[in-house]
Amino acid sequence: MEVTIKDVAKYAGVGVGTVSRVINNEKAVGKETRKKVLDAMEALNYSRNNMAFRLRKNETKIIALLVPVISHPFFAKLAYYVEDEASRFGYSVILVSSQQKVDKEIDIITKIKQREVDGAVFVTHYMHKEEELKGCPIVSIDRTFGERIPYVTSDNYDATKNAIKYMIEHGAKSVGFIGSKPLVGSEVMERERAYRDVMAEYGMTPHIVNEIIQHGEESLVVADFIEKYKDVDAVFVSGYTLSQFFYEEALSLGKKIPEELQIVSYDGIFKQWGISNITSVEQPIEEMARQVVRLLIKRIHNEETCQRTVLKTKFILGTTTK
Amino acid sequence: MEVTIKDVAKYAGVGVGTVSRVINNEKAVGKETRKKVLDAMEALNYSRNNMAFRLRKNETKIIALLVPVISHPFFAKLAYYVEDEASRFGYSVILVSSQQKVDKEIDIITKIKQREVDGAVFVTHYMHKEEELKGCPIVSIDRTFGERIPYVTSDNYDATKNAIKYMIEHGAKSVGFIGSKPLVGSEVMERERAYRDVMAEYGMTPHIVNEIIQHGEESLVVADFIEKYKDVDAVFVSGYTLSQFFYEEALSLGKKIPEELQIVSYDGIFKQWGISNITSVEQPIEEMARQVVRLLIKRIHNEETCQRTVLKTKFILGTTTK
DNA sequence: CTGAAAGCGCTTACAG
DNA sequence: CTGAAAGCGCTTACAG
Repeated sequence: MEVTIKDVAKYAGVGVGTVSRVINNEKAVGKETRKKVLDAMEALNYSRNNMAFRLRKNETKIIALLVPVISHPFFAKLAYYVEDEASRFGYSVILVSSQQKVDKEIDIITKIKQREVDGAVFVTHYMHKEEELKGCPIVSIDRTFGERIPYVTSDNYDATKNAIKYMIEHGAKSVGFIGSKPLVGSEVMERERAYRDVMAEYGMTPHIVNEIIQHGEESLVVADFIEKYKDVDAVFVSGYTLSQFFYEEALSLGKKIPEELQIVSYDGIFKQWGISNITSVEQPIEEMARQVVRLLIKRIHNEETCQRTVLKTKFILGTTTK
Repeated sequence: MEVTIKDVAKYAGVGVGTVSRVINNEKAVGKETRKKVLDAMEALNYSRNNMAFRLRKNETKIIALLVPVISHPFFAKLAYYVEDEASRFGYSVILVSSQQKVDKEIDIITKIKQREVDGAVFVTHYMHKEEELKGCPIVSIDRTFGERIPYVTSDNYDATKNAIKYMIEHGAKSVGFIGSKPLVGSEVMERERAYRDVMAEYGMTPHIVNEIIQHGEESLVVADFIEKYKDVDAVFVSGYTLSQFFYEEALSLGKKIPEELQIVSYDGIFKQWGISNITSVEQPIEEMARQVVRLLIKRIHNEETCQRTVLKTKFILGTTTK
């Protein structure tokens, strides 16, 4: 059916090896011969079968990107840059939304082992036995499980500290912390630590809710928080989606922002969609994406990589702080 | 290095064919033998190499999804459901953002020909010579190029008509139409036709801007429109991103919405991000995604498909209409 | 029920 | 510079 290298060889009157050589642009081919082969390829409308090619080379040139859910702006943006960077190195990217299911993570590990993809970047947060991952090129964002998974992250600790200090310097008397806690070890936990440290430094009482929040429960948790800590006049919100919920809930509960309540969130992604204008610590999504891809490609080729790459965030003033 | 079917066969003391049969769960294997093989696989920690498998089967079990840009909520949502549906049929999806570059579309066609993917769904709008696509399993959303590309779309004509009539019935005296025109034949063009027909029906003068709008030019085009058609008191906005721009520009130009200016847009996607609350014709993204995937899989297997699938939209009242 | 062999479409030493 | 052959890791008639 499809035209193969054999057909081209026969048509051009040469051996298949020769055809292969001109396809791969090796120089060791006579000018005459090359032309004959090229003509044959043209005439037969030949395209190389990359399944065969890759079987020989033992590489798929595909990486997987696992995010919690692609329809979230943060991950969508990340996916955009991951794909862009990957394509520069000749890789395609398979996208999978974990949808809070651990199976999806396991699926990908299986895909690596079955040579469907060369490696994966995990932005999800599930548990794994170390041994399962042995020899699998995997990199991650934020999460710190095990010693063998390199990851890129942002300066969670410093950025949080600065953001909270900013609110205090602008009049906050009592500041709270609300976050959606990741399931496994993650740099994200540094935010709570930074918060506690600032509270200690200023002799203030910490008011914290930092738990695993299921999708759909956000409003509830947020309302509880606001209810419980009535005298809090500044809040640091940690979590991709949480800040939007917090902002809206606070408004609907009649809080004046920022007069009665200042808000800073980690991840200013929403601004780009014009959704709101929350003062936020903005992660360098593009840079994170590009770095993580390059990290993965190095891992695939068994090159040395840093275990931890920290990128700088930006503090972006919105309308939710004084 | 990696353990192959051969190793398993040797370890179990059987032929490779037999191993293959138990991997593929064929019944024609003795109970004893099966167990021996299973044990060997376990002991050797065998995983099938799917590159080889797929070369034999001549299918990649991968489809490509080409969208203008994945970081846009509409496409992100679409991607989410495309991936979900594809995975139900055992397919992975490679994501690519065309970024307004025609090359990306050609890249994918090449990938199909080179057997890197089994087929593709195109949500982009570029030109192609018919012949290039010959034999390539491709399906599309909205666009109508050629006879050979099946597509799914929404009831553009009817929905637009109804939306415009709604505004007229609610007091609109002069209604305008602003749209971002697609590059190639697309069902999206039906919206302008519907608009013109309603105008004719009510004896109203059409005020139309429907052109190819470059990314970044939206605000300008919108401002021009509002400037030019000062007496327009209702507008139908066509285009994924345009409505948001229109809404904000109108506000910043001091228009009272909906008192002085009613707005209806095609695609209510933004609501889900809480961005705004524009009255809109909402496309059934999930259903479109699932249908388009099933269409593609049929095409891949050379089954008969409808050329055109039309899905119903919903008219969602927001705060931009009376 | 099972093994030996051919073949999927490529690449790559090995000779010449 | 070039061809014949082996091999990547699988599946699948073909015999038995």
